Amino acid sequence: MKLVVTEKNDAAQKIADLLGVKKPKADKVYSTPVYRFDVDGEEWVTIGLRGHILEPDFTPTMVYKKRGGWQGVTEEGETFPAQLPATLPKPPFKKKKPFTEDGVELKAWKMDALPYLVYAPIKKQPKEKEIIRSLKNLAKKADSIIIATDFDREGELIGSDALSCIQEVNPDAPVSRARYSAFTKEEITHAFDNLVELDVNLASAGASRQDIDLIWGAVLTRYLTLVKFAGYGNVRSSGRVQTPTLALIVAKERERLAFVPEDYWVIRGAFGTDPDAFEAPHATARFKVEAEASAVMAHVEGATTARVSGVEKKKRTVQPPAPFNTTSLMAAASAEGLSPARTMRIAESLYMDGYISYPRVDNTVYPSSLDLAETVRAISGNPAYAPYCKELLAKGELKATRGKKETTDHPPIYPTAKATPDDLAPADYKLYNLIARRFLATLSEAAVVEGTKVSLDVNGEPFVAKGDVLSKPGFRAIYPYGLKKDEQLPALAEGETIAFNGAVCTKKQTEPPARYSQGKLIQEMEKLGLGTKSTRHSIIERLYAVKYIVNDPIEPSQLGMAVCDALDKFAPHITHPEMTAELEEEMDNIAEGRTTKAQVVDTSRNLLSDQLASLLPHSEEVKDALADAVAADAYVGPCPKCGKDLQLRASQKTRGMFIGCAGWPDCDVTYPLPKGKVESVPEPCPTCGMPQVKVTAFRSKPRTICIDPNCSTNKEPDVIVGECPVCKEKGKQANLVAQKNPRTLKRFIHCENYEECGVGYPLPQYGALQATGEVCEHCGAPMVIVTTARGPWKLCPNFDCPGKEQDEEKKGASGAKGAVKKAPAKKAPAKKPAAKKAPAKKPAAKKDSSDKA
DNA sequence: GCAAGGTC
Repeated sequence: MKLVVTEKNDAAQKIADLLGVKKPKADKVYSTPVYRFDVDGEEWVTIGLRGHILEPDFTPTMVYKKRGGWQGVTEEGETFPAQLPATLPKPPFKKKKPFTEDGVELKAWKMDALPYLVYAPIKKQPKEKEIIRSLKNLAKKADSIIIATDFDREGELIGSDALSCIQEVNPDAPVSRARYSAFTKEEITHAFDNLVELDVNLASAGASRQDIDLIWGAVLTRYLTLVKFAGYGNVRSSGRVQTPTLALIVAKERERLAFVPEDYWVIRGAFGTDPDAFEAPHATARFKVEAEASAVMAHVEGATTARVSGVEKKKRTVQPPAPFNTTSLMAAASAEGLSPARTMRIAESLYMDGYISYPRVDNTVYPSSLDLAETVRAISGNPAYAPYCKELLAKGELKATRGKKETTDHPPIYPTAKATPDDLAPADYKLYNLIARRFLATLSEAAVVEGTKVSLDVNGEPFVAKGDVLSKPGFRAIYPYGLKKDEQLPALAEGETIAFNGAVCTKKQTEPPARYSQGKLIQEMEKLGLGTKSTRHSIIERLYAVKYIVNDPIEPSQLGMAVCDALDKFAPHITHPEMTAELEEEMDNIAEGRTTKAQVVDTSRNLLSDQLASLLPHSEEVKDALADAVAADAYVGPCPKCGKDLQLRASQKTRGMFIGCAGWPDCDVTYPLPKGKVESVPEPCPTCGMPQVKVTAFRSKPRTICIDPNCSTNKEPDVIVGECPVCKEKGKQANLVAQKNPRTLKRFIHCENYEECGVGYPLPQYGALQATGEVCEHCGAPMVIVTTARGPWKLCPNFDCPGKEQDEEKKGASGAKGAVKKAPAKKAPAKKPAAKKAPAKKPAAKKDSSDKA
């Protein structure tokens, strides 16, 4: 039996399809899918891994895993491999074990142990145990092995790791390597007819990256975390990619902080008569001196006419965009409000469901093997694209744009099947739509924009009106993303005199450089060689998770700035993208056989050792800087009782946020907070002077609220919404009242006579509430109107109302029409009357649960 | 409780 090992299940299936004469048999070994087929009477089996199946880690004894992982580097009595350089400082031991120079016996603790962690031995550990089990099971029966992982450095490493697992159970089977860069019949057949040897040096280059990342990451992360320990779950991380990325964001913020805004004045004139009225700025776009602007205003004062002194028309062609690769997709989606991480989550699921091609790709040139016309026909089933597709196909041979990057790993991202808004959840369709339209755009003609420049003269003062009109839509007809609205000027002729209706002078200020959006940051990372197409989005997510950055466009937190500054001062190597560039160079050297993994990793260890040695003596300084930063990030304002800082805090028990006084336990002032993301804002409450916070609840707009529940801005008058149906039945009269609980800030309806009848209904927590006087036709509860940013919404607050079920059914019925895929209709979750607002048109939202808030 | 890189 021939065993073929690929990097992922997908590849295993495709290779089996392409090599097997007959359709391969899908089978499973334990829980791993495999594909069996015959070639010239011999049995072949393909198995897909899940990326790396091994990962390096410090050997378990050296990093005492259970309790003291970060307490020390060795267990009692253990000997340390004697490769420590002489320059390494001897730790001040807190426990009695002696230190001996050769075959060193150590007992160092926490921070003191870090210099030894730099040199701690590393071993590959199993990561995908299930897959390894299946792989070994197959390997035992194999006569020969073909490694067919991706054709790149990590692929070679993944293949080499797989091979080491295989050789544990079958050391003698001959091994070869298939190298392919596309899943086409020719390419795959050629690769398997021309097998080569596994490139051990290339794999070793990848392995050195793994080790170096682990060592630097673990040592610096432990340093930052331990230097100011803030409880479990508060890791302050650092790494070869994430720290330089953070440094980019911090540098941008510094630029903004150093920016001195300058005043300038703009003058806009009003011209023409309705419906041909338009505005135009003075030819001097910005006046830096106010007196000059005033002089112009004086010149035009009282004028009623303007002379058209010139009309200039220019045509501009705008070329259609290049095909999408991962980076350009993330950038474009980011502009449409989908974060890179979310984009990749959605893209992965669209890919898995067969709607788009493989989403992790650098390539921006369609391969000749891709049938463009067939793809256009495939997606033309969507009525929104149908007319355009028809037009494209009628033109004859299709010609696609080409991007700058041409690789052969995968084709650029394109749609592989038709989808309509009924088939997908809204966010999924949004991304699909972007990808499908981009694909059509890459096959389209250029757009032509006709620019008109009209010069106007008012009492000798020049004004310039500019208008842009899309005169030939070209690709813009299908790809409107980022398109400016037409600015049509009325038809004017040179020498003509038109009405002048006065001018307005406005004072403005120059703006600091913009912060990075997530999309822009991804592009900048790519430019600097930080991370890969598959990891960049997760690096940014990581920076959010450890609270180094907040918001989008991205701002660094005080903590992020402090971490970046501390490392830049004492361990600058980790804060620069050059570390990656240098590593890349060394990896090339390893791959070419000019040096070895051991040499490169040892050199890197020594460098880290130096950086750590410069960091350790300044631990007090770093500790204070981090502590101050954390306090500044949490600060919301002064405590009204003791004057100390009020801080945002997380409850140990519920993990919810609340505001507490830094003077605790001496001062017991606390304030409750509503659910959602909470940030401090500098301005105090205009009504009562207490601090305010910005609250962003799930899927809502941020609101700034006063932290004092007793502030009049938080007091909602109790609203009588109707009569209690239960009490009424018993012959009593009691009102149902909507109130806000001052302790929990939660709003709900309950009966005045609640103690006896127990009637209570939940309410949406946001939006103005109104009584209607009507009762629900299903359950008799009072109907209410809640007005949010999205408009008014009438609802029955009764959670158990029988009408709810009927609504669900109706939704299902209308959604099922033409729905290809449908998730089982989710029951409205308890305590969430808001679920009722789900758009009735679409089937139950498919992926919403996967979105991290 | 660490990184970054694959992939799910």
